[in-house]
Amino acid sequence: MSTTQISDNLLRSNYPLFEEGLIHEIEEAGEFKTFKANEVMMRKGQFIRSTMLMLNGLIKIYREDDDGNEFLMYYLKPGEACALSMVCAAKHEASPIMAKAVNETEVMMVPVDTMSEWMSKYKSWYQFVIETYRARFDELLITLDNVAFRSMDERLEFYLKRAKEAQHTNTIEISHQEIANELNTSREVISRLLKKMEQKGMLDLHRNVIELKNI
Amino acid sequence: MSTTQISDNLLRSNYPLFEEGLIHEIEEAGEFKTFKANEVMMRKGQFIRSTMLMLNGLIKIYREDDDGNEFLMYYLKPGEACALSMVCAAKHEASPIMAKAVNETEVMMVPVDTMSEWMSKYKSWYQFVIETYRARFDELLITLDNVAFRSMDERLEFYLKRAKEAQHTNTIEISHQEIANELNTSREVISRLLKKMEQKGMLDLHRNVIELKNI
DNA sequence: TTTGCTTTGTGATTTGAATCACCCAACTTG
DNA sequence: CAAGTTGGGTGATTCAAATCACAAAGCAAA
Repeated sequence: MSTTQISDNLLRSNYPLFEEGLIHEIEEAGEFKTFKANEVMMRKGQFIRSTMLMLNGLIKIYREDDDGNEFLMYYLKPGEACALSMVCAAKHEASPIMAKAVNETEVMMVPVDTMSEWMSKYKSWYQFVIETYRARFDELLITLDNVAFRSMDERLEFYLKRAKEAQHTNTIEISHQEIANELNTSREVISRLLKKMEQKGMLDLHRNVIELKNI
Repeated sequence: MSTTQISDNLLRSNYPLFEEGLIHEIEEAGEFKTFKANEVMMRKGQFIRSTMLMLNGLIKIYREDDDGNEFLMYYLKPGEACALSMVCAAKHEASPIMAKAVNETEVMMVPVDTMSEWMSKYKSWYQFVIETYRARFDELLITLDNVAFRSMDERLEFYLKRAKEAQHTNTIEISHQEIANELNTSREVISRLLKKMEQKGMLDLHRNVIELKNI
């Protein structure tokens, strides 16, 4: 099967509401692209000329500040797109976020001019863009709630739940240090909290692996 | 001058990029509405059937959690619209936020069905919607940065700067308790930090009033 | 299997912020 | 103007989280 056929299948299965004509246009205008696991797909400050439609894999979207602090905002999965890249592409602005592939990830890159054409041409595209904005706003608000209102143990539990859900597995491969970075705290705090959760029987700890049980 | 003439003037001056036809349609479909200072314009959980185009005044947009905690996300001023209400109206979802008028505020309420029609009909409307999303995302990210990365004194300083800018004045009328609520901390913390800032000559404190000097 | 790096565990200490306790000052309402 | 109400000041204490300090375990490569 050719690459074109593969991406055609992925487009149709992940974006079932797109009209036939829109699918064709995406295939014509878009560029199929692959990222390796852990590859940084987009850096903060980078200029964006296109948006990405997720076909396969999983992405983490991070916020970074100027001092090198980072934290996880949300995941993107197949059938979704990055609202921020849409918006920044449309306004020719630098990216305010960093995107990193969790697994091997395939996307369709769509140039911005084409995107705005489709808004008036395809009802399903308009609906998709609106839904993308809504979903990202929602996730961002949930992240904000957590940072603003919740204590570290609650935030860690939410973090693990989200990881489990996004990765469809109870086996999370990650170091305590990385979790600390993504929650913008220190490694010791995470280690201690995880230990407590292990003692409560919520999970099992191994080197670089957290096995979720009752989360 | 009639109400219609007033709102026509406000629309044209605050939304100079809107085409003539669009202005007419807004006037036909929209509803002119006034809110008193401190009036809650929209509650969390409320269902939204229209979005608001700001004509006059100033609005604060808050996030609330289920335990009654609140905090300030950003201000809305004339020429702007609430991205969240756009998105929620389009998806017939409950509002995730609370909006409160700072001063007497005039808005044009625009029903959602009309909005999506205009997307394809008026280029300027499409541009406006995109810009609205971009601006709100940006502000939300800045708020998130502050909560996630900054300490209380930095956050308070940013809070005052933003208030000064939004209200075009160095005289902020607000109690320490209200600031504490909007930053989701306690009154004592704010009082102490303000006192320190007064000692540094950054501001003067009076009952219910903060006079900004070197902020 | 020895060496070295990365990851994890854990005590001790410090710190920023929250909470408690209470008083005083400034308005405002009868 | 007296009494009550709301807003503000400030010490003492508690608490969650950050930081420091160091040991041990797990893994990889020489």
